Amino acid sequence: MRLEKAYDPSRIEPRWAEWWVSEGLFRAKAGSSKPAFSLVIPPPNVTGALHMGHMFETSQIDITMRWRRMRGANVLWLPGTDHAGIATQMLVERHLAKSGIERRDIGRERFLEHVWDWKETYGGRIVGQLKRVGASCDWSRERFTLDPGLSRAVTECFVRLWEQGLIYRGEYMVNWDPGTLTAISDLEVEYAHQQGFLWHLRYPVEGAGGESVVVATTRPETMLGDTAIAVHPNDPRYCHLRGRTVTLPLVGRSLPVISDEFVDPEFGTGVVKVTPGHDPNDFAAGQRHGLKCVTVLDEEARINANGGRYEGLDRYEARDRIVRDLEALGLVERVEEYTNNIGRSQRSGLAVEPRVSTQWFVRTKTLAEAAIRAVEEGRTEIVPDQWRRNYFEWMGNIRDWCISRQLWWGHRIPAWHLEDGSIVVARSEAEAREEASRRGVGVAHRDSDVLDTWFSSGLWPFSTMGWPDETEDLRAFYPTNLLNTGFDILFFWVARMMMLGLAMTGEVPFRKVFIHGLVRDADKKKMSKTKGNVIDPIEMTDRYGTDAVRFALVASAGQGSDVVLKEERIAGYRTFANKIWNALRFVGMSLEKAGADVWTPPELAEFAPLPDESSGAVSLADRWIFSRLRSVAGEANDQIEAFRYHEVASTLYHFFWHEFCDWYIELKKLSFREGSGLTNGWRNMLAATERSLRLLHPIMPFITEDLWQRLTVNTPGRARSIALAGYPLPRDDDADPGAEREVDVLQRIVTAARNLRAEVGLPAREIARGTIYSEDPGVLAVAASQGDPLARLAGIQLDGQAGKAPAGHALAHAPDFDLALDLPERRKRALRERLQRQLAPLEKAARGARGRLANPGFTGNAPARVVEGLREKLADYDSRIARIRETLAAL
RNA sequence: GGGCGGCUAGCUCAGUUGGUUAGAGCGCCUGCCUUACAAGCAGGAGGCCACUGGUUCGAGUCCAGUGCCGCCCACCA
Repeated sequence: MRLEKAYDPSRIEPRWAEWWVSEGLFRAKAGSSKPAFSLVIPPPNVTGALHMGHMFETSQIDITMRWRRMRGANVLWLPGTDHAGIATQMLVERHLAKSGIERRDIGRERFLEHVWDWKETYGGRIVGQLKRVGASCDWSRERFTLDPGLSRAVTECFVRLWEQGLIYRGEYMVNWDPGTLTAISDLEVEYAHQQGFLWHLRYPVEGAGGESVVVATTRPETMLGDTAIAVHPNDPRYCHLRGRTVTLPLVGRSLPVISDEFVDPEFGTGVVKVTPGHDPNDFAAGQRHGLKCVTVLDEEARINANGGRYEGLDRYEARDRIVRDLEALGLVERVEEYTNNIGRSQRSGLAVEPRVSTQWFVRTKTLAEAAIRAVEEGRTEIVPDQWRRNYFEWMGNIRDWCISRQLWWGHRIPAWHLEDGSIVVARSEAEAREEASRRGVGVAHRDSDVLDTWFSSGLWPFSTMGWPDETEDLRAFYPTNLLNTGFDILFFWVARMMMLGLAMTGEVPFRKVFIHGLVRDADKKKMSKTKGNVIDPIEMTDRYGTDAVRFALVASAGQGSDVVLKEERIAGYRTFANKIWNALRFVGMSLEKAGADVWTPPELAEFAPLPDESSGAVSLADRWIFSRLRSVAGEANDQIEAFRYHEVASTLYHFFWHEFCDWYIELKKLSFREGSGLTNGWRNMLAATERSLRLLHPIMPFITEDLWQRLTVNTPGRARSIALAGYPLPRDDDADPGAEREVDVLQRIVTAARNLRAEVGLPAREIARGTIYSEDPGVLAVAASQGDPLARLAGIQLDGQAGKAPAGHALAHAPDFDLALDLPERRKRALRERLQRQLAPLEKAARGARGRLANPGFTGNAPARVVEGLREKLADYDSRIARIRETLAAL
């Protein structure tokens, strides 16, 4: 095998991405005897394109799923998309508008045909992108929230909730979006502060001889719908108004003065105009006091016929006109600047209009109680657990959920209006007709509303598996094991799945929820199209490779925290991929020179290297790397299991670069002999390489698949893909602490020597002779046995001497050895400054340690191992300080 | 109004139950084109862990408070 000099991900990634899908490698089997591990994808909007948030989430999920699969689980990662009611309908409307087609002109049926056409043509984009970035989903189980099966689940759920009295219909005040012309839920309203005014308006008191009362309002235009004014019952200023009436200016209506505790006497004038048709508080007050509810705005927020001469004006035009007219009448007492909190529709961006209308609601209280209990009892675990509190907080204060939307694209509410005005909720029109005829009336029409998108996504974990039928998939994979999603949809989605899942299946929908953060740009701003600061994951993937992008994402985020993404970071991980590539390139080239054309890694235990043929012993380098592989595998397994993705990234990065490449390969180079054939020493290197690739696979699937396929091409009985090979799993007896200690000493001697050489400016090629002094036989043994590595890696030839260095001999001082190099005096003197620099922190540490050891509180209370450790440490500090001083004195 | 999170090296961030001289990547400085990799190798500099107080033998870590920054929820006309 020959590898190109530099790694070019674009040459290999698309090929493997397609192969993984075409081979169906990631199909789950419902009847498998292996333990199941299941997760449903948070379904992206069908209109969407992959953004960095998806990429981040997908990377984390893919790491977990690939790891579980390699660990032998029967993994189901169920993919799919969401029909995204409002978003899709708006998008297609705009699309049609380009051809001059208007939704209302063509009617509901034709419009829906257009949406489906659009979905078939453009809707698959994000799915293709997920495949491209290697998401190891079971594509044979792909779902769409408007699929027939899922629609059936939606209907079933609606009917059951209705039958249990958990869905009701009625006239209430809802958030109305005058842009999309539908009601929206509380969650879909986004609040923002905005500079506005508080108008103080004078309403004449009737029969009081010119007396008037001043009300304060931010929305003068709604006065057209006032049906009362209100004061606080205990407000002495307004006691005399009780039982009186005032005249509504411009309209002439007579308004009663009511007393109600909802009035804050401190605010404004302490008098509130009551507009039950256009304010939630006033609506409630109106109900308490039996007030009439006058609606003065139409669905597009224009003044309607109840607004008299203002009819037809937009709400803001009406505001200006009414203020002007009131001013002309001298009824504007004053105008105050005021910051108010405006709620806007998440979709249209227009200010939401509180509006009384007939809608469908889910009664959430009991559902939420069950969902709270499930988390309290640990049936579902939320990670990181700081989100538990938010979940409880919201669930505990939940309000009923408005689920009807005045849209066309979505699940139509399974309710039929009968000719007598009553309603039948049924699983089908036939069922509805049956019920109607039982009641002896005809069916007038089906309810025209559709359901909130989140209603169907709330069923996603089980509707995708065939519910309400008792399918094999449900038996095998439900409840799902994990949900990985962002905190931004904790309430929208996670909470609804919990409520609906428990209500419909009696089971939690998932055992664990892992909540991840947001991806932000280099300035920590949220990425958004409007800000123009988005980094396109596919563009990055094309430029740097998917592996680099996903590595950068997961390595940049502590558990559950936001990612601050910089392109240079992605570029940095491309160099890591390149490093891996070149390590394999070295393996290939050196084996070729050895004359070992076979690449077959031997069948050997995961962490047990083979002995050298001539000596019968395993080389130190091999013992060491296998012991390290074992430790790293242990850490990687733990870290992935605990969703500590950034840690596994760092563990594997450090291992591969700074242990495998910097030391292991460098050491192996020393034992290279041209024409040696495939020795056990080489077999060990192949095996270590192969295990490293498997460790890295979940996090860097493409490069590892490519290299692993080349590496194992001749291995009989190997898995078809690295994705189906086992993930290295250590056993307790695999470690080789002796080898780790020896290499540690070797590394420290080499580093100390390199350091000296660099400080004194010794040319790289020049071999320096020297002596290593130590009281530790282990150190002397390494010095004696590792002559070749010391010479090649540090450019030194050492004699070993037991005991301490004679005064002034040594130039570098480690806790357990002194290193002396034969250097010209002038070079030695260059070390003075450095040695002095080393002294200060050592002396500080020694002082600290001495102080603590002199404190009986410490020696009496601290655990023995801590005290003992500190004593040893202090002895080491003192020893090094003394040795450094001696050296300094002699220089 | 209620709640949550953050503040550690120039930048972006780790730091698991309190216990060695607080780490990484990038950036920076020095020297190297050493035959896997210059997308590289070797070496180095750089930190009152936001502030104040407390608990403790011992605090980046626990507690209280303060200050900034960010976010979520909420019925303020």
